[in-house]
Amino acid sequence: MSSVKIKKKRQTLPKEVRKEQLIHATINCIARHGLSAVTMALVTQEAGLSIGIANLHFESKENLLKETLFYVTEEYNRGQRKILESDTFVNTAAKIQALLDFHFSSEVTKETKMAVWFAFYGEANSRPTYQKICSLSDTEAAQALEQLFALAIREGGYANLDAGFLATGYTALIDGLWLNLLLAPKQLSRLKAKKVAQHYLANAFPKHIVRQD
Amino acid sequence: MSSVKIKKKRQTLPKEVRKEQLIHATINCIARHGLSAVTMALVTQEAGLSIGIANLHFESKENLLKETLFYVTEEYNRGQRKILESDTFVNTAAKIQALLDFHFSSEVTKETKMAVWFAFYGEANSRPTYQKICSLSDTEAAQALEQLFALAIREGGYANLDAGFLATGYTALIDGLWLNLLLAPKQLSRLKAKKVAQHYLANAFPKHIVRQD
DNA sequence: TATATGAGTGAATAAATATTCATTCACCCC
DNA sequence: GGGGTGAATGAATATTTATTCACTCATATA
Repeated sequence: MSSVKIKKKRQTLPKEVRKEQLIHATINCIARHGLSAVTMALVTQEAGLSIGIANLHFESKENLLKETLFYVTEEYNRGQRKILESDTFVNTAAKIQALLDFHFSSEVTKETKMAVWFAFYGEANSRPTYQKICSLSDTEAAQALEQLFALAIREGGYANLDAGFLATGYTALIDGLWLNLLLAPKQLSRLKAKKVAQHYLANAFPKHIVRQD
Repeated sequence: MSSVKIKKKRQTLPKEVRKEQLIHATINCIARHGLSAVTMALVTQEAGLSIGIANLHFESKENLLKETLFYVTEEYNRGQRKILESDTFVNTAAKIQALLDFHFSSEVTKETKMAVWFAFYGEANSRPTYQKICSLSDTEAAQALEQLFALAIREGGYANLDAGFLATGYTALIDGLWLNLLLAPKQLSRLKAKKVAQHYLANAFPKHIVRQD
């Protein structure tokens, strides 16, 4: 085996570009090696840069990880918010359906993304910094989801349904399905997971969402 | 502050007792500090023993963590299996209800236990050893749950219901509710979580399970 | 009570890894 | 082309942490 070390020419790029590049490298490292096996050497190597650069741009490893979590969280929230706040859908049913499509889109259910999610969730309980980043966005989203469900309940005249209750259930269901997709993708496909969630919604809002078997 | 170091008398105990003691200390450390911040010093200190003892009984840190995961997993599985395999329930409905009660019992939803769960889940994707321990038990349980649901479907003559489908949904739902209980216990109580799950079952098996509002 | 056994200890060591910073050099401006 | 700026490098250093093992001593047995 001939391992010739090819010396890349050094390149100067704006701080923002480098930071994003390093965040992507961190995401990949977490997905491949797990959060507790991530080292600065691993991340910078994955980015094809030198060992010192992560501290140059992020000051510390702790900070790099924090910003990585924030990046992934924000990306997800932007996507969800865009749907929840949009008023271009023909009706409530279309909006709910769009949300479901988003939750099981290939972008959101990409293995690396989900791996980062759950890596940080696993640590969030004992790390106030992580917990804050996670829960802040969750609360906001839960509220908006509840409003949407409340609207559907009024429209459909569904009796005995509590919007907050349903929102909690739906959120928990998709979290659990994502976890299952991550840990046992062989046993649960993205399509089947989506059907399970759709079934939940169809049960709650039969006039809005149809079961799709 | 007077910090007097009280030297405990050294005690000799059987290997099995010490191992269990160390596993409990590990569980506490994971819950309090997170998996990636667990050190041998922390664990042995938590157990009130000397630094060298963990390697004496477990050979390596890796092994200690593996056995801790196995311990927690087995404890849970024993409880669930006991219900699923029992034939002392008056009917299918009672068995399903017992399962639900178990899943939201204070024993299962204890914060330390759930913290350990999700800490390992977060790493399982990149650690075949963890993944094996987790998925082995999951598969077994899923099968048994599916059988139970299939029985309920036959009994109730519920049309258009797929047992595997429902079992996947129920499992995902309780996983998601647990995660929510762990990360935001202020916003979701154990009781409310249980109601959400009960609602799911009542929807699927109306003749067996009643909604409890 | 004497002796043997092996569990327990913790200082010392080895290994892993975050961080620093003197130096290099790419890029821009004049 | 020359010079200034600051991004990038990576060897060196500091720190953290797993592991070792020579020694101690509790307990069982004769």
